[in-house]
Formats: sequence, C-alpha cells, structure tokens
Amino acid sequence: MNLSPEANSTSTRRDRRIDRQRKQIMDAAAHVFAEKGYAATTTKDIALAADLGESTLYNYFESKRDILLAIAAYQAGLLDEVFKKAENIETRQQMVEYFTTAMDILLAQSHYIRALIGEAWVNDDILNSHLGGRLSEISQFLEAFIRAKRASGVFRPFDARLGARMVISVFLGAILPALREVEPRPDPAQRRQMAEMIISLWMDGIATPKTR
Amino acid sequence: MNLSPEANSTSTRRDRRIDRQRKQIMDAAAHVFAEKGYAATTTKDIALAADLGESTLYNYFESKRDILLAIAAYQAGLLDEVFKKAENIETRQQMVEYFTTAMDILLAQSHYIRALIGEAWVNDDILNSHLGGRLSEISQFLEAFIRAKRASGVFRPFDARLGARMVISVFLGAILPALREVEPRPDPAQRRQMAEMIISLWMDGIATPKTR
Amino acid sequence: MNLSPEANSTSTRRDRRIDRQRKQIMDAAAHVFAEKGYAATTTKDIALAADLGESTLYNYFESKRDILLAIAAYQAGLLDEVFKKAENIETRQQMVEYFTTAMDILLAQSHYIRALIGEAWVNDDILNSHLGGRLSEISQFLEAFIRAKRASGVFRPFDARLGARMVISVFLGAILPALREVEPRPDPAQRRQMAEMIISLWMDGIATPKTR
Amino acid sequence: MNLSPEANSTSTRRDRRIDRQRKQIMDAAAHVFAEKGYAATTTKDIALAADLGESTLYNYFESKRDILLAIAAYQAGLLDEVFKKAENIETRQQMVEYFTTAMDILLAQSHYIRALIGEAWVNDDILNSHLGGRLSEISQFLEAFIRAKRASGVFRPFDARLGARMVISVFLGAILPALREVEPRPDPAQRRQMAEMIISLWMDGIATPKTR
DNA sequence: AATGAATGAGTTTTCATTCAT
DNA sequence: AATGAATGAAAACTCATTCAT
Repeated sequence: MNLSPEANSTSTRRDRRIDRQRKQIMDAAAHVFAEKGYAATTTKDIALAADLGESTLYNYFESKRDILLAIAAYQAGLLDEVFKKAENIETRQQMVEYFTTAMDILLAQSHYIRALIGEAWVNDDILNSHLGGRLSEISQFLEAFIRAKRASGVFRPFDARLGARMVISVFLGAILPALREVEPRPDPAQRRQMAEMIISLWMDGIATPKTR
Repeated sequence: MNLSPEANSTSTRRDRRIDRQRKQIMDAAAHVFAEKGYAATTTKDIALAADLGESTLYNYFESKRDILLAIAAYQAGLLDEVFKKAENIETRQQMVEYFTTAMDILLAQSHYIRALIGEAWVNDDILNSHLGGRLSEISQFLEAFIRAKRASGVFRPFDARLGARMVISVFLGAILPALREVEPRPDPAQRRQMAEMIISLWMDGIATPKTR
Repeated sequence: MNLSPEANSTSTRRDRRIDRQRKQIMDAAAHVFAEKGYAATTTKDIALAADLGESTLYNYFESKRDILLAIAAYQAGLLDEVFKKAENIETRQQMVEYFTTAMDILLAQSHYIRALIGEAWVNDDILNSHLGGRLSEISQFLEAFIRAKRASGVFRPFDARLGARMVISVFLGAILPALREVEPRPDPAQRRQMAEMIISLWMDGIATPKTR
Repeated sequence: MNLSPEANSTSTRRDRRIDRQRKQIMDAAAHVFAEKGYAATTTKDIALAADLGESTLYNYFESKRDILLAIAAYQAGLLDEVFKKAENIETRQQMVEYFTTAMDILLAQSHYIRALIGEAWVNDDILNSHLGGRLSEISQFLEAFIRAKRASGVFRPFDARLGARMVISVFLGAILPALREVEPRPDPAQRRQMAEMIISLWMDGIATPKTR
C-alpha cells in the first residue's frame, strides 16, 4: 500500500498531518479568541469552530492555554519576519514600503494578532514573550534610524526614543480599528496611502514650515 | 406630607451610604478587572478586593456584569468632562495644556480605563456605548481644529480625519504603557513634556524643514 | 394616658398587638404560599407582601417554617369548628346546610387552605397534623351517618367507608377549582345549589330509579 | 450520499442511548419531585437518585426546569392514551372497564403524576398545558355520555357538567391517597371493585330507591 | 419594635479535562 | 485518530438568618 520507505516517510507524513490539524485548530481558536477573548472562550466554542469533538482538541494540545501559547509562538515567528524586513531601511521610500508590508502581514493574520493583543492586555507572559519584545525591537531599530538621520542633519534634534514610539503609535492606531473590526480593512492601495501619510506626518509634521 | 427634616435627610444619608459602598465595590472590581480582565475575574476576587462577603456584592449590584456596566457608566461621565475641556482650544499652547490635563485625568482613573479598554476589545457594547463614542467626539473636535488652521494657512493641506486620528494615536500610545503598567506612570513634569512633544511632532514633524 | 391597671393591661395590649402583627404576617405569607408554594416563596416575598422589613419577620416568628406552622395551627382551629358543626346532623336538609356552611368557611380561608394543601402534598407533617386528621374525622362522622341510615333502611347496603370518602371527594372536587383559582368562586346561591346537587347525587345517583 | 447502513444505525443507536438516559433521569427526578416537590428538590438530589454526577444532568437537560417539562410532556402523551381509550364507551360495563384501566395507568405512573400534580398546584403553565387540558377533555366526554343517556331516559335530568365533574372527583378521590402514598395502592382486584363502586354510586346513588 | 446590612451555606449551572471505546 | 460521555471543581448567584442600631 505504501511503497515508499516505511517508517521514516510514514512518520513524516503523520507529522505533517498532525501539524496541519494543529494549525487548523489554532486558526479556529484564534478566530474565537479574537471575537470573545481567551477567558470567555470555551473549549466547546473552539471545537465547534474547528468542527471537531471537544475531546479531540486534547489529542493535539495539552490544554486550552496550550492552544493560546501555540498561537502566540506561531505569531511570534511571523512577527520576527516582519522585523527582519526592517533591516537595511535607509530612505524614506523604503520606510513607506516597509510600513506597507508590515500592514499587509499584520492584517493577513488579523485574528491571531487580535487574539494576542486582547490577552496581552491582561497577561504579562503573553505580553512580554510574544508582543512586547517585538515592539521594543522595532522601536530600537527606529531609534537607530532616527539617530542616524539626526546625525546627518536630515532630522532635527528630537528625542529618538519618543520619536520611535510615536511612529509605532501612529502605525498601530492606523491598523487597530481594522483589527478590532470597527472599520473595514483597508485595501492595498489604501494601505500604501496610509503608510505614506504616516511617514509624512512623522517626518514633516502638519504645520506649514516656517522658512525664513 | 412629611414635613420633618429627619426622614428626608435620613433617606439621603442612606442613599449616600449606598452610593459610597457601590463606589467602593466598583473601585475594588475595577482593580481586579484591570489586572485580570473581566471574564477571568471571579466574584470571589471582587469580594476579596472589596473586603466583603461574596453575597454582599449582590446587595449593591444585580450581577457581575452590572458592576462592569456601572464602572463603564461612571467612567463615561468622567470622560465627558475631559471632552468638555476641549472646547475653546485655539492656540498650540492651549492644546498642550489640554493634553496634559487629559493625561492627568486618565491616569488618575487608570484602573477604570484599563478595565474598560480590556473589555471594549472584545465587547461591542462596552466599546460603542462607553469608549468609541468619546473617541469619535474628540476626533471630530480635532478635525475641526485642523480644518480651521488649514484654512488660515497655519497647517499645510493634510487629511483632517487622518491628522486627528494620528494625534489621538500618539496620545494613546503615550499613556497606554503606563495604563498597562509596563512603564512607570509619568510624573506631572513628564506629562507636560510628553504633551509638548506630541504636539511638536504632530505640528512640526521630525524632519529638518526644507527651507529654500 | 393609660389609666387602667398598668402592668397587666399594658402587657395585654402589647400581646394583642403582637398577635395582630403575627396574624397579618400569616395572612401575607399565606397569600404568597398559596400563589407560589412554600418552598418557592422567599422571606423577601413574605416581607414585601406584609409590607415589613425582612428581618422584622423574625421578631414574630422563629423561621420561615415557623410561619407555615403557625398558619397550619391557626387553620386547624378553624377546621375544627367546621367539624363541630357536623354533629347532630340527621336529615338530608341538615346535610345540605352543613355542606353549604363548610364551603363558606373553606372559601373564606381560601389562601390558607390553598397554601396548606400545596404543602401537605409533599410534607407528611403538615398532612397528618393539620389536614389528614380533620379529613378522617369528617370521614368517620359520615360513615356513622351512613351506617345509621342504612340500619334504618333509608340507604341501601353500601360500603360506609367508601360512601363517606366519595362524598368528601365530590365536595373537595367542587371547591378545589375555586381554591386553585382556575374557576371563579361560587356565590352563596351557587354554593347552596352545589351542596344540594352533591347530596342529591350522593343519595340518589344519576340513573333513573328502576322501580318495579 | 451515505449508503452504508452503519452511520444511520449508529446514529439511531446513539439516539436511543440518549433517550434511555434521559428517561432514566426523568424517572429519578420524578421520584424526588414526587417526594419533596419540585422547588424543594435540588439538582444534587436528582443526581443522587439517578446515580450520576450533578453536572452530567446538564448533558441531557438544559436546566432543572427542563427536566420537569420533559416529565410533563412525556406524561401528557400517556394521558392522551388514557383519553383515547374513552371513546366508544356506551355501556355501564365498559365504563367500569375504562375506569379500571385508567387507574392502572395512573398508578403505574404514580410518581410522574404525583410530581406533576404537586407542581400544577402552584404553576399555571404545568396545570394548563399538561393536566388541566386532559381533565377537561375527559369531562367533555363524560358530559356527552350523560347527555346521551339522559336523552334515552336511562339517566334522570341532571346537570351534565356537574355530573361529569362529580365522577371525576370521585375517581380522583379514589386514587389520590394512593398517589400521595398515605394508603397502599390497590391491587388489581381492588381497583376493579373501586371502579364498580364509583360507577354504582354515580349511577344509582346511595339511597334506597323510592319505588311506589 | 423595626430594619438595613452582612453573610454562610447552599443552589444551579458551567467548563476544562479525562477516559473508555 | 476521534469522540461521546462523565465529572470534579469552581463559577455566579440566592436566600434564610443574624446582628447592631
């Protein structure tokens, strides 16, 4: 029946199947967590969303919390990717590109992100190990960027840490309403436009420059 | 019918006592909600924090949810006050003052705010009736401000709605870490400084003005 | 103010007041018990119906059960009166009178009776000490009546015990719907008519006599 | 789509198991309800009687009340059967048979009936939807029977409605003591005898016919 | 004498988890 | 591998009763 090298390939195929099923459960769970919050979600909710029996979940995860942690770990990997893309940004245009890409990725994972933000708000473990860390990496990168530009006279003297945080705030403020589903998610064109405006506000401000 | 001052004043005193007790329960509950989230908080937690028997809570509130709603309603009143103060802002300096005051009020109520934000993240009722509405009022005020300044040439052409949202984002980004207690809450001097920098970034941007 | 012999009369007046208040509470409680049943009635229900504070009840009764027992004891007294009236019945006409009177008394106390029947259905104490006993007294009286009439040839040979129970059944079946408030309570004229028909059915049956 | 016999039969077997378990819980509950009354019965009582964990009950019923309603619905079905048997009764002998059968059925379900009567005494829903309706159907049938006999001169002129109710009263009065367990339940021979006496009393009365 | 306030002991119900199949 | 069934532990909530005033 199975003519390929047995043990190994069977095991591998089996592993793949398990991984696939785990991922499906995580997806289903993330949707419900995003909608109702982790604490208010029952294993029955998750099982229903995953179209599985409740007890089947325990063949793939040790506990309800374990599902959340798997989601967090998985998401951490994706966020790392987002972060990696931030290296080597030098020009304003690259920054716009980066923000656009970051928006794309976050919105593509919106229920994962939404689920995790909700839990991170009340749970230090989730916050520190999975979100806070990434934020501060981004922040440090932006600070370095600001400092470099400042050194070269492109930016005026401005507290780098605050400047970094501010742009992060604006960025988050731009996507949070879509994550929370109080606003429609922006289409690609709108995302680019938003990214441009964020950068524009950040760099140029809103006031008419007081030239001599 | 009842001309004696006692009955009336007694009733008032009793009402005051009830209100005081309700407020104490709300305070205790808000602390726990802020810490663990509404869904993960048990009535036992609240009772412990309020130093009351669990059943006593039900002499003052109909249900656990009712406590949350009372917190939300109370907080809505305070937020309205914050909003009222926004009228009549015309100068940059006034805007700085306003942001400083807003920070003061929000931080003074930090556990209420934290509790409500956490729940608003997963609960449309709380979001719409108690937080979302206030945010959009502020947003409209800021939009009007931007449009006025733009008309008088002080601001460059910039999408008013986006500009308003951005300053709100930056403001929230500035206080959220303190609300979430991942950062120490800023002292009054720091608050003013933060308010100034927010306005400065917003209005002037971070780039060196490109004068001819 | 009070010129009559102090201690005694005061005490008496006080006792009367207490008794009056006890009776009012019993009335209020009987209404609620009749409506919802003893077990489903809360002390709060009783207090509300009596227009008193909940804790005040405990100045007059030791417990909720104590109120029920007081009702039962009070009612037992009234039922004894009904029973006493049964002595010396000899003629059919007297029997009709008696049934009419019994209906009057039971309907006048309808909520007491209703409350007690409901509880007697599940509670042997109430059943035996307050209702069952009276029923069997009545039953014995009726049996004796039947035997006497049988002896004198007025009644045909018929099991006296069954005959007694049957007339009681018919009597109860006539007033129960009014007690349960699924039918309007009969006015005095209707009561007499019902009593007459009960006796008529009992004595004559419904079939056309097969005369030789 | 699914042509294999298994799925279908499995599902049916599963349904049967669920129905059986539900029925066992209803039986256990009916016993306790009959003994203590619905309101005084705790879910713990039911679980004990059913030899199940308390929480297991909730896999089969939504609430304690739901168990009562299931009992009522089930019983309503049985009562309908009793009623159906009443059609086509014409002779006195058939009436005796019918009463005997009705007694058999009611006594076989005694705890169901007892539980429902107790609750119907305080609960209009139970009364109207499950007991009252059946009673009035029986009553109407008996009325029709009386009217027919009256028309053919077998019965003397007698208010049909009252005559119907009276026979129901006597019938209920005969079985209630057994349902309430204050008297031993009659064995089949006694039941027939009781039925005969009820009919005899009803039709012939207890008085010696006044023949010329 | 009346009662507002507090509460311990329970009640119904929920839910994550286990286990036999 | 999947799951139906069972359940202990805990949750929200109720209620008769006490007590200080």
